[in-house]
Amino acid sequence: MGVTKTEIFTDEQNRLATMLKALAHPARIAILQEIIKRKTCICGGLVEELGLAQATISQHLKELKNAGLIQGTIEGVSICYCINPENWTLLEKALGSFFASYKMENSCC
Amino acid sequence: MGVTKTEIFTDEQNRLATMLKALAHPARIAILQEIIKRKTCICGGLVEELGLAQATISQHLKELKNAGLIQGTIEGVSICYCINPENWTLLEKALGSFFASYKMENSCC
DNA sequence: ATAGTATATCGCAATAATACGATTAATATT
DNA sequence: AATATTAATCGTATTATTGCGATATACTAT
Repeated sequence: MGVTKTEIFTDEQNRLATMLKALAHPARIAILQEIIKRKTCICGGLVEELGLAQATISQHLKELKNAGLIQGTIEGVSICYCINPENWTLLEKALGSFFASYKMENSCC
Repeated sequence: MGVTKTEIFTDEQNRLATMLKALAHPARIAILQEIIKRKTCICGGLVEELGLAQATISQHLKELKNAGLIQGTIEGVSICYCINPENWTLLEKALGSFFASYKMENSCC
């Protein structure tokens, strides 16, 4: 049918998948790296930095915001986007324990 | 146009995005968790465990394999899938340093 | 050889994601 | 008030993803 069957998975699995999906695009990774590199991030700067149209960048920012990875406050005419510290740490920890749950000696093939 | 412009991003950004995309689906997260929980994983068991059709599971396994997250060896009639230790560790480290690059005090809004 | 079992692949329908030009909304400057 | 600047939203074309029934493939057991 083309639509993910979220109802058969746990909330934790769905939440992790949703946040990872927000992360799983090179433009959004680049945006996050740029936000981290500078401390104040204005959308206009990203349009020059990356080679994407303003509408496209704005859309990626919206997805990152919806996923809770970034937050923005109006700063005069422009908008200051930065990392959402709480959710960033949450995802970092969720991923940490997910990866740590695998022990090398479990490999069988 | 509907196709990701990989050429304007670094190889590192594209690689990370590709692996994260493979991870960014609740079914594939569930599959990986199940592979980790048991130590030997047979596709048939997954069909019963998750509520998805055999064709769908097989497709998800293929994506995980293409991304290098799992590997499979023929084990008689069935196939034994397990984590690919090298790539698992690579992704774990790449994500680790990505998340660690953000320092709380960088928050401005 | 035949039948059974396990997994992959094909083909399709439905939906989601990507990108961008054009437009709109909101604030700043003159 | 008129104009410029910044970012969001709309509409749309293109492509990718998800899911599954049907079929194909490959190995086992009888």
